Amino acid sequence: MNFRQLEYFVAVAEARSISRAARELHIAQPPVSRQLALLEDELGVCLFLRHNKGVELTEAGQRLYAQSRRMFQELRAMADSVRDVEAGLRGQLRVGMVYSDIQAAMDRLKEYHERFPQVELYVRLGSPDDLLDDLSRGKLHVLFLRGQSERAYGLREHVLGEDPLELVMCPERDPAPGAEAVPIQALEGVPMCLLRSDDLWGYSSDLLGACQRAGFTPNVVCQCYDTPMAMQMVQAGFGVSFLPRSIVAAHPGSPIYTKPVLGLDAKSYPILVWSGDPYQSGCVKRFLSLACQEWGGGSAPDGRGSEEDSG
Amino acid sequence: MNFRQLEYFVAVAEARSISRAARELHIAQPPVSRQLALLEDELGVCLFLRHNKGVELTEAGQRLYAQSRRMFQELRAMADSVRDVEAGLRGQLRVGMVYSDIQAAMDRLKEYHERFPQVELYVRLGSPDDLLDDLSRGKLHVLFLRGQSERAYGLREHVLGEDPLELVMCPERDPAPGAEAVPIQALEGVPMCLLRSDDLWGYSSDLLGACQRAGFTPNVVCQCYDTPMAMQMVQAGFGVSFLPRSIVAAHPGSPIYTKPVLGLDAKSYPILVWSGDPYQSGCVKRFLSLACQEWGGGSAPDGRGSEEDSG
DNA sequence: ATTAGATATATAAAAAAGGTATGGTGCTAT
DNA sequence: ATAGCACCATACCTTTTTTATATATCTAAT
Repeated sequence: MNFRQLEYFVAVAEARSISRAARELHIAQPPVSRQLALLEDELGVCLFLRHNKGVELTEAGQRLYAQSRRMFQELRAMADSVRDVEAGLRGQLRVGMVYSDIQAAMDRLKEYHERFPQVELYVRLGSPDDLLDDLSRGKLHVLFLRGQSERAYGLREHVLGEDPLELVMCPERDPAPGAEAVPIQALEGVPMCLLRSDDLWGYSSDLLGACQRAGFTPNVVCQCYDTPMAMQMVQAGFGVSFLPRSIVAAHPGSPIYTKPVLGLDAKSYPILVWSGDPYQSGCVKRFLSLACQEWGGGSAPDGRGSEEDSG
Repeated sequence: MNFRQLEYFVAVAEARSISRAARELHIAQPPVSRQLALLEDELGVCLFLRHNKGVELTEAGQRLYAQSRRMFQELRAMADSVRDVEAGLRGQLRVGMVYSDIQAAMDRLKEYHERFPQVELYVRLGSPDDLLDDLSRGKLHVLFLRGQSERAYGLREHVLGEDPLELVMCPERDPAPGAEAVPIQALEGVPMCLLRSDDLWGYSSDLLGACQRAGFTPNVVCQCYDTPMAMQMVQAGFGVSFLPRSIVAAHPGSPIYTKPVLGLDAKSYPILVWSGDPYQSGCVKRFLSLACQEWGGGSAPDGRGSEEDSG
């Protein structure tokens, strides 16, 4: 049983005549008779009652006709859906993000989802290490991270914006109450809850350097594994921290707030990271195309697979 | 898009290698490559990532694979169901019956339904005329009727049994109270509600002839269009009637009863009637086969299409 | 009776699929 | 480093399948 036979069969059933069907198919009549006969042989079933004035479906033929029509519809739908996957209108997009960037990532994913509602999203929260691992193994397609990602080769990145690094504190721990900004000297002796020293995000190094230059060693009372932990420590009154300003926005209703450190122009850069692998699925291409055209100001993506189609 | 192309595509997807798939298909490798390329060209989509150690499905390929598998399953199911229709395990059986035979017909239909539960039944009640019309037009497949059906050519019949014709009465109208049977003389003057004179069933003629031979003209107060109407007239006290004995069984809870007429050995024969048309659908063949083998004692069916398969 | 319209069969031409040979590419093992 | 291996793609030829042409048969209608 092959498609041609079913195709001819359906045509004959609709034309109620072999010769008429042949004319509509733009082929001669004998081939149609033959293919019909082959189909009937294979099924071991008579599909048409032949009489002089055309042919008529048997009951078995009626069933085959109904099912064949449905099958051809499904076939067309199948081809379309495959093309949709290729075009990035359908499929799966697997996204990783760090705690610091949940809000920004969500906003952007929402925008993407509104444009490509048929794409199934898969999201994962984790540390940069874990996320980069999954990226390189193909388990994730794109990551919302901070800072430079070129630690691993073969990665591409796109800067989405910038986020000033500021002092995070609760009112009781404010080193300069009432002031708009905190002078670096005011930090001497102030207990700090910074990110761990192998700081993957690179948040703390600027502050630590500034303190050294100001002539004192900062009082780091706690090294935190990740951003939300640091926030918790600040909120619990252990000390101040030094984090991207936007993070406070993700904790509404909390008494903590941020202030810049005077003269310290440190910044964190939210970036999008993806594999430099030349093959990217349609969904990823679309996503990156959207990201690089409409989000952030910075560099255009240089991954070969990210600028193919934009409609 | 070709049947063969999809077949090869699925094989390659499962073997994760073109050459391995070719070996499993017992053909050389280049044809498989070629068919794949044709399929990809037609869809305008790359389905596999080729690398040295075999191939890997792209996302579009994954979708096509999943859907193709489903489609092949449906194709097999389709072929099976078509064969089922031919075998009479599936399809439609359209049955007509007269009022007199509802009970017998139902019992037999139930038996048939238990053996062939997937067959959809269509049933119609009507006068013999109407039913025979529908039969000849192909709207019905088989009829449960009474008496001889050979009024129209090209019909086949099978006698299902016999049913004595007896006097039907309510107690107030019993012409021979207390007796087991009614002598023919006792009917002189007794009001009768017989079936109409163009009696399609042939029920009344025997009684009318017997009365004539006994030397009196029966007192027919009402001609009834059909059997249930005659029953209603009897029940309402208009008079007695002359009907198949089994009919009373179909009216449980009614005070009416039957008695034979002494010396009048009249009978009615429930028969199955069908078209002599050589083509009969599988369901009809099965039904007739069951009917002629297991129901009634009489003649075997002589329709060419009724004895093909019996398993 | 003859004609028109339908389906089936037979044979020749065309198209499609399969087979063989060959070349490129990236691992792997020597 | 290099030879060998496994894999896929391409070119070319052979075989099979499919189509077209011509012919035959049947039935209803003119």
